[in-house]
Amino acid sequence: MSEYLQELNEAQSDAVVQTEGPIMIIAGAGSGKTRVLTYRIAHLLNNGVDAFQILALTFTNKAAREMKERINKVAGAEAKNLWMGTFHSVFAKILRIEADKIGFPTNFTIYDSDDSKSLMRDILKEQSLDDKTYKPSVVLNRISNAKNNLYNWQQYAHNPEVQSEDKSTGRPLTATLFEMYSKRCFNASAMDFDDILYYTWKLFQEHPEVLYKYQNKFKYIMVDEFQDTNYVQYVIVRKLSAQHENICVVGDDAQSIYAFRGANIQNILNFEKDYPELRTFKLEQNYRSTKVIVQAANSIIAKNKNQLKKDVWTDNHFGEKIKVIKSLSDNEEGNMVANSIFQEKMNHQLHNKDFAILYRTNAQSRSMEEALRRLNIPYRVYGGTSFYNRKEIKDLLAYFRLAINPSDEEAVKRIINYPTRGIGKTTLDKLVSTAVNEGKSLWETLCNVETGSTQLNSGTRDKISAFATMVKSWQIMLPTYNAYDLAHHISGACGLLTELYADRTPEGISHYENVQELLNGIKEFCDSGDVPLEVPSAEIAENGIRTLDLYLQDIALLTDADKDKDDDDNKVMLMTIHSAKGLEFMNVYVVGMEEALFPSQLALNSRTELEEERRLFYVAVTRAERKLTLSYAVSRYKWGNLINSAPSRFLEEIDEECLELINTVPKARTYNDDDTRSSWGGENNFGMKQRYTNQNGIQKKTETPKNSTPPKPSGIPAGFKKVTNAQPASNAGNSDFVADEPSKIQVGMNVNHQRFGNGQVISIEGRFPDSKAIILFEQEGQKQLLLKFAKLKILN
DNA sequence: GGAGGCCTCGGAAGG
DNA sequence: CGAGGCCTCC
Repeated sequence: MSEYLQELNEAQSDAVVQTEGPIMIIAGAGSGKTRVLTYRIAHLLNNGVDAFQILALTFTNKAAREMKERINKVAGAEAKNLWMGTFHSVFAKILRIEADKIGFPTNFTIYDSDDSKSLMRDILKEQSLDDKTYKPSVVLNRISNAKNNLYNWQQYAHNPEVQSEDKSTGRPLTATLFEMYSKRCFNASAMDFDDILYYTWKLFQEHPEVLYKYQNKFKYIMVDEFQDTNYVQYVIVRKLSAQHENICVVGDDAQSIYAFRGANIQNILNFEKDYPELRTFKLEQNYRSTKVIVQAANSIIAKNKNQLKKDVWTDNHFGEKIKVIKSLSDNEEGNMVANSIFQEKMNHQLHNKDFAILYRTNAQSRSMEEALRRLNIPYRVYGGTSFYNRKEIKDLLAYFRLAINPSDEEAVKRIINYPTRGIGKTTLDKLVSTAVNEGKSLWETLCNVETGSTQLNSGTRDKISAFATMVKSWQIMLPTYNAYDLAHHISGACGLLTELYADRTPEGISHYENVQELLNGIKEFCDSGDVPLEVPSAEIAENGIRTLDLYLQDIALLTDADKDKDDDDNKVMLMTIHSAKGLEFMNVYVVGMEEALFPSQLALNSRTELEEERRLFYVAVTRAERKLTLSYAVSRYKWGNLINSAPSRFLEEIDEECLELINTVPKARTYNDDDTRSSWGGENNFGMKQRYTNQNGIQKKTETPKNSTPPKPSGIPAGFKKVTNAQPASNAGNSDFVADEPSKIQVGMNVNHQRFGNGQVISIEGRFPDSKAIILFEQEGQKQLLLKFAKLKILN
């Protein structure tokens, strides 16, 4: 037996050597799941399996990258030949190869969620549907669910059950919107994220010869985080593995936290039914955390009814008890956590990177950041606006997208008039409407603007043609230029670089720098020999040139932290619990342990949702290696309102002997009178009667007189809140303001303007009705106003 | 055409 | 409170 097997425990090594047949690995938190997966692949390679025949699917780019690195260490160069990547990236790659079978060009665009939303917004507007009833996000969600459950728009429209659901929710036209959305994407040669999965399924379903090809290619298939797969992903994996049935899935039902977006724990249960010969391995020894933490985690998850039986244990030290700290406000909570980190660092000679602060919602990072900054503790916030989400980056990428696929409607709409080219909203609306009516792409319509049916004047037609000519010239350059040369050319030719350079404000400079950084990234892409992660280099058609379309494919499915390169890694990590999944830290602080925050207000109504919150808490607790601190505040600001909060029920659910209460002195509490919906009574450890509060005790705005300050928690000094809505003009809020006839305004008059206040007319230029007045306002200084718009009142 | 005020609304998140 | 979409005004 190979020596690497010595490094594994019995269950781990059983799972590694069982290479044939369907197997499922249920891996408890911290039980060495990634290690098993990597060694399993190494084992396959050692036993003579060709790397080209192995497919490993993950959920995140990060997970894929990490695993590839680790396999590289264990298995060496051969690892390069694996197919390893996210579901989306691997399937997108297959779809590009087989695109013609499903009627798409190989250069199809991948719409991100902003593109999808913007397209849906347009469709709703064109249909004059009220976007309150038909919220784009709600409609898109519905469509997404449909596709993830293998419905296309035709099937959706003809399913009576689905139709009656849409009727009862007041959105009977959803099917039509689904149809329009699908057709618009198709005409734009674009797929959204769900389409990548749906069309892959369709490809395999309708083209058995294609399915057969990939079935034979992938003799060994592995799926990580199996508990997070949705139905379409499951079905595709099943299809792909049907020939050899060497399928290995790894997951932990206790860590399923994405059910809200369609992940289905049921897949784990179905798996047993679909593969009667399934062999299951349980990894139950935890190598990460102390005994206290493992015991606490077990006691939490035991409260869930829905789960597979598992007994996670550890040989590690008992460790310190879990601290529970209480504070009066969110700001105080930040200070207490920051102070605690400061002291721990001092007392135990620890690094910043040994600490993580985890929270339920991103908004909670603010108070933590402020407190850390006060103590000069370096930190890094995960999530937030990512590099690729910045406007200037998306703008430039839209130009690149056009060079590759000019049918890309969302890209056209985004930049056809940025920088401005005199092709305004009205023109664009006309073009889109012609395209939709004729069932053509927007690009085709604007290329035919001279002969087509769109009614436009010749000046506008010229501007559109000039734009089209520019894009066409890039199309011609695409195959013969490397990515950097073309990207550089485009960013200059389109005028974006000049536009951004002209803005010398600090923000403007940073926009320009971001674009430069993107270009640097492309240069790196060209210089490095790196091939896209998920596909072996031998699979890529080599003409030697690393073209812009290759680059775009490489980044289209990248998101968030993928781009963030930070030279200094020694920082306290701040992130949501969701994004902490799969990570581990020596010291973990879970903050905001309060009812209606964690568990979330929206999860309080159903057992399933509450259980998902509880699994989320389980994930949070099991991130900690040595020390865990849980913290809650009795009041915090939410959307500008102060709310009272009760300690989370989850605190109560932890095995008591694991806890050490720091400053949670029992204290009497008052509740709103109308707070009677108690379904959970009794005193808890924290000396409080736990109840569901009405709106979680949000103090209703209407009950507060306008000028009174809201009650403050004692942690916040009075006068800390900045004054808003200071009105410069004396007549602000005066609804009976009546402007005088503009023609009466004369030089020298004293006038009043609703926004600018009082001023004197210095001069008037031009002839009425286009005359402009220069007015010197007392507060606002000199302004030039067009008289027909200005709404001025003459003062005596 | 574009800047800025007004209004609305708010969940966590992968690709 | 803050972000983002929409609308108004110049």
